[in-house]
Amino acid sequence: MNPQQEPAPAPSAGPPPVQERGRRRRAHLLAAAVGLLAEGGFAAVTHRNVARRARLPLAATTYYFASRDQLLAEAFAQLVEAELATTRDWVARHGLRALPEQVAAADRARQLGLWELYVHAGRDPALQRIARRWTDGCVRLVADALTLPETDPRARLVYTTLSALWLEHVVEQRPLADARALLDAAVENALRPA
Amino acid sequence: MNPQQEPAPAPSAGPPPVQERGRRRRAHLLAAAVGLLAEGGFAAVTHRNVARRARLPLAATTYYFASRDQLLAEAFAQLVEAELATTRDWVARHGLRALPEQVAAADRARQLGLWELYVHAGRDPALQRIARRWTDGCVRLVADALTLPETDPRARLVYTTLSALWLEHVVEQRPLADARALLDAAVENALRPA
DNA sequence: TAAATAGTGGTACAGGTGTCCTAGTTTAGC
DNA sequence: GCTAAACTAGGACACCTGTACCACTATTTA
Repeated sequence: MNPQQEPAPAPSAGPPPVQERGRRRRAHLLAAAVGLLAEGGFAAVTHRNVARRARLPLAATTYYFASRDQLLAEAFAQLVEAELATTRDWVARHGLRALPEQVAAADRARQLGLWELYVHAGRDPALQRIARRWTDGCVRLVADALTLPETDPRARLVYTTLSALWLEHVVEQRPLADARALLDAAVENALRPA
Repeated sequence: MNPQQEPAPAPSAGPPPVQERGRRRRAHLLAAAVGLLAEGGFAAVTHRNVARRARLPLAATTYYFASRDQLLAEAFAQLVEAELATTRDWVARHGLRALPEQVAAADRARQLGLWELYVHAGRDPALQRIARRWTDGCVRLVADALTLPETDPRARLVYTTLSALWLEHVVEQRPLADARALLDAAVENALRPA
C-alpha cells in the first residue's frame, strides 16, 4: 500500500489549476503579490505576506507557484499588461500629450513597483523578456498615437523622452509642469519635417 | 565604579573616524558594499557579506555605519559621484555622441546596481536627494557638452533620450547600434534652429 | 605617567525567509 | 457508487538577516 502516491505534483509552472476554486485562488495570490509589490516594493513580496493578504494558508503560495521568482515574474507580466492597457486607453481618449497627466493621476507606488521589477529584469532573463515586451508595447503605442509606422525611429525617439520623464517623475517627484513641455517638444521635433 | 562609561557611542552617522586605520576600514567597507551591489544587486549588500568581503569582523559594519540603509545611501552617493566623474571625463575626451560606446564598455553589473538604487530612491527620501543630484549632474554635463546654458530645456531633452537609452540597454541588452543613431537624432533635433 | 576615548571582535538574540513534508479533505471522471 | 487526482493546511527545517552586547586592546590626550 501507499505505492509512492505522488501526493501533490504541484502544477505551479505548468497550466493553470483545473478546478475553478483553484484558479480563483491562484489569481488572488497574484493580485496580492501585485499589491504588495506596489506598497512595499520588491522586498515586501514574500510568501507569507502574499498568503496573508490573500487570506490563504502559506502553503498555497508554493502550491500554485514553483518559486518566489516565478510569482514575481507573473506579477510583473500582469502589471505590464495592465499598464499597457490602461495607457492605451488613456491615449485613445486624451491623446499622447496628455500622458503626463495620466502619470500624475496614477498610483505612484504601483509605478515604482513596476520600475523596480523592470530594473531587476536586468539580472533575470525570465523577467527580461517581459521587460522587452513592455518597451515594445509602449513604442508601438506611441507610433500608433503619432500615426507612424511601428518601426519608425521617430516613435522610438519620442518614447525615450517619455519613459525617462516618467521614471524621473516617479523616482524624484519633480514638478510635472516641465515634463509636459518637454514631451511636447519631443513630439514636435519628431514630427517636424527634416 | 564604572560610571556608565558609554563604551562605544558609534560615530556611524557623524563625522568620519578620527584614527587613520578607522578611516581606511570605513572606506574598505564602503568599497565592499559597492562591489557587492554591482555583483549581486541590492539583496547582496548584507552586513555579513560586506564584512566578509572587506575582511573585517561583522561588528565593524555596525560600528562604522548606523544601519544598513545608511551604508546603502553612502554607497549610492559614492557610485553616483564616481559615475559622474567617469562620464565627464569620457565626454571631454570623445564627445557626447560617443557615450553609447562608454556605456557598452562599462561594467554592466555596476550600472545595474546604480539603476537599482536609483529606483529604490523613490521609496527613500535620503536616497532621493542623491538621485536628484545625479540627474542634475548629468543634465549639466550634457549642457556643457552642447555648449548650452545649464538650464536650457534642450539639454534636458537630450538627457531624457540619453538616460532612457542607457537604462534600456543595461536592462534589456538590446543591440547598441540604433542607440547611437537615436542619440544622434536627439542631439540634432535639439540643436536645429526652431 | 594616568585617564579617557576610539576601535575591535566574538557571540548571542529574536525574528523572518524560502521551501519541503505529510496527513488530510475535496473534487472530477468513470 | 469508487478511484485517482487536485487541493488544503499546518507545521517544521535550515538558513540568513539586522542589530545589540560586552569584554577587550589600541590610541590619544592631559
